[in-house]
Amino acid sequence: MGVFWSRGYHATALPDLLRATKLSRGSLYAAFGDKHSLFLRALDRYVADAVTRMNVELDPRREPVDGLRAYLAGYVERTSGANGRRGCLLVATAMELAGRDAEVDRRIGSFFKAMEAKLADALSRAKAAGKLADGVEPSSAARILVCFLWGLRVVAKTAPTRITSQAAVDALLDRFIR
Amino acid sequence: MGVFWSRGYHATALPDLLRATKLSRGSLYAAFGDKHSLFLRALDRYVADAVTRMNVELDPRREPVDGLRAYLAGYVERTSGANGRRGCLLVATAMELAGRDAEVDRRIGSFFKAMEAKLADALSRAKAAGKLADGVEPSSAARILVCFLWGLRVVAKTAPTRITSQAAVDALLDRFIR
DNA sequence: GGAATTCAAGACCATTTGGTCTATATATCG
DNA sequence: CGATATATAGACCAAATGGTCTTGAATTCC
Repeated sequence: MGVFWSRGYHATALPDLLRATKLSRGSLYAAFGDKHSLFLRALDRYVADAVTRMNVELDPRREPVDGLRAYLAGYVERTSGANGRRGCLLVATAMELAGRDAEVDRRIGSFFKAMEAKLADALSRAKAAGKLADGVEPSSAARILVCFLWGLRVVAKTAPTRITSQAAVDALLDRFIR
Repeated sequence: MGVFWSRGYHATALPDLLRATKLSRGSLYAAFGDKHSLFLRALDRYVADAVTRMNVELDPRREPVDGLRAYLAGYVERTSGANGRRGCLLVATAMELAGRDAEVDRRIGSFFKAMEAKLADALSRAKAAGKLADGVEPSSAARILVCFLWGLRVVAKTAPTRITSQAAVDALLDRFIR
């Protein structure tokens, strides 16, 4: 996963994969069959990790505003310094392969939907608790957050400075939370 | 430019470029010297276009809120349908090449700074005119907008639906503008 | 200990990559 | 027209691509 993550699909060559998996050419093809299949496996793992994080931090039993804050804090962490410069396999894949690879499309699309739904859910629980600012609608706020967070990952490729990311996150949340 | 735009750097092969430029192999190398140099030229043109748009719509002599609305409307347009699916050369390049290509880094970084500055400027003019909601700080709002817009371009690769983009833009602006 | 299985190393393959060069045609210009 | 410059098509190149196959060494199992 790591090597696709740091280089992207096209830029990752077989030798990179051999080095990363410590497998021989033969074994790699026996185990995964294909560069493309291997990539899909990597993507699946990456998505699964992201989903896990989401489920933990945006857990319905948790206080929603805390959860939101924690979830966003994770993004700040992952967009700072070396983490930030490394980028995000999902965003990179979306830009590189979306619309040209149906398998990829499905994965990206479904994660994106899940993320938006989880955020909307947390926001609407927050709203029910009277924690949202007036006029904030959970569903559109969720979509704004999704865009914002993915954009953060893009910006972080060239400017991964924690303090400004943190400030932006705080300022945005300030607009939503009472 | 178009071919890099729709496919990305690595995925664009010489034959694609020949077809796109209608040049022969020899002439292409005589004129541009390099795939990499040609790519940089394309990127420069793309950036120049983006800067021009920015300067028109966020022109200091223009009413700032209108300018902001117009500028964001342009993004909605460019992230809808086929336009959206095509993606954004800047975002794609950031994800694909940033941190591995100094020339690219410089261009992306400087455009990003310029965009943030222009937005911050428009926002602070809006603030001076009393058009901003309480507690909105132009500089952090500008950064939020940058992230949001770039994220929109990512999301639009798989879900380029105009109405939801428009709704998200409106909802976000609603949080900033009185 | 010997047979069977697994796996690593790397030779090998066709294709494609970015890039150069030559021969030929087409303009340009005096 | 004839000479010169220009640009074309495409042969050609070395290197790298994704992918297969053979060989030989470990390991496993009986």
